[in-house]
Amino acid sequence: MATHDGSPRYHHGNLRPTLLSMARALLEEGGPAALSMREIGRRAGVSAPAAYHYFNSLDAIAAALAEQGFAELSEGIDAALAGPRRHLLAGGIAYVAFARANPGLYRLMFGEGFQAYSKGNEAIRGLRIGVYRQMKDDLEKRLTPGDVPNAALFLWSLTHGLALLMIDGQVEPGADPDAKLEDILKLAGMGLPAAR
Amino acid sequence: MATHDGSPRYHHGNLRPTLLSMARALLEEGGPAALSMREIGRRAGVSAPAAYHYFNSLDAIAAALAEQGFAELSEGIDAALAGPRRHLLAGGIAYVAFARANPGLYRLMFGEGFQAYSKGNEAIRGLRIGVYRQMKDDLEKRLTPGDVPNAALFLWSLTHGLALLMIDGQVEPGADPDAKLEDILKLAGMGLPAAR
DNA sequence: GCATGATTTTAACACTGTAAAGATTAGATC
DNA sequence: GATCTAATCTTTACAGTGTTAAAATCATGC
Repeated sequence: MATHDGSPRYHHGNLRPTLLSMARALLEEGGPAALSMREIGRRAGVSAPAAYHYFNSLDAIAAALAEQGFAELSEGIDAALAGPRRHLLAGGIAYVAFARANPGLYRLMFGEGFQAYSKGNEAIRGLRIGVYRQMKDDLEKRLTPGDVPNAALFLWSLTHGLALLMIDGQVEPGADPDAKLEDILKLAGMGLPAAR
Repeated sequence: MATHDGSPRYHHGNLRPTLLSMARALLEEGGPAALSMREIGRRAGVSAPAAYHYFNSLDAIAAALAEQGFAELSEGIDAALAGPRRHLLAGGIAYVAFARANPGLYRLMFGEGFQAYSKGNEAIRGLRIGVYRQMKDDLEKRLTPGDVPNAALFLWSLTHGLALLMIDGQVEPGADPDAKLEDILKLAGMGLPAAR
């Protein structure tokens, strides 16, 4: 195509990151099911097979996005735990905040909707385990050692479940979600309220 | 095709339930992404468009399956709560047990992977809310009224998250899953263990 | 026995992921 | 600067998908 002005040239020059960026936009627009090789290429101004120079499959793109997601999630938790006024629930709050800010990406990271994962993508499973390990590492500074594994799984289940329910719109609207989030996480520290 | 022996005739005679049954098998074999109109028809011994006489779309089949799932889940929880030795956690245990027994179906019920849901399928959202209401109804017999909404969301988040982590194979294997499940749910009653 | 309506089929369209083969171009080497 | 090479991208093609439209088949009531 045209080459003299600013219009697209044969060599894109920056295709790989562009593809990932377009894919990520698509992901947040329509969820994991909206990811499409042809649409990603279209948005990058490139024909679909061009993407295959950088990714073996659509699943490979999904895996790369998931990897990004896990890195960002981990950073977010770390930052929350390193900040001032760090308390037991700061990590949980950061966790759910990430999911709410990146719902499509979060679903991709933990969904099975994609072949990559049902086919037993061990890399993704490992990245997920990293989340658990991060929680465990923090709890080890706070609890007696024997309590840590179950406490970590407890916290992970709670935050994971709450994150999904929130991004699925299952938490009654009207209430301030941030306040709700804190209320629920506080229950993790105290346990269910006493019977009447 | 042949009509004199037991081989398939033109009129299947029992197609709608057969389609659902085949779809459900497919769902448990390969997850929600494995659902395919053509494959469902193939397994029912019928051509794909035949299914359109009973369902408007693949999403409609998915929705019907999800409906089945919510009915079964609700029954399971009710049975657990009605049984002897009913305690606070019986419902939670039944909840996770259902998910572990029907992982594909559970993912369909709560996944976004399907257009039906991302397109804002209000029916499904309502069925999900039914789960929350069921938990709330039980807690209302146990807790002081003001505590109920948050306690129910807390319990739902925990069981939902734990169910998904378990069927995604993210809970360290080796340990007995049933024991693990009880351990985690017990923490819901007590709260996190005290700091050391 | 025949017409009607329900049920299912074949054929077709627009879309998808991906493989193969060829065109284009950037950059190194002379 | 010209040429060769390797990287990059395009066109073409294939097999699969969900779905629609039209035609074929059958069960049933009169």
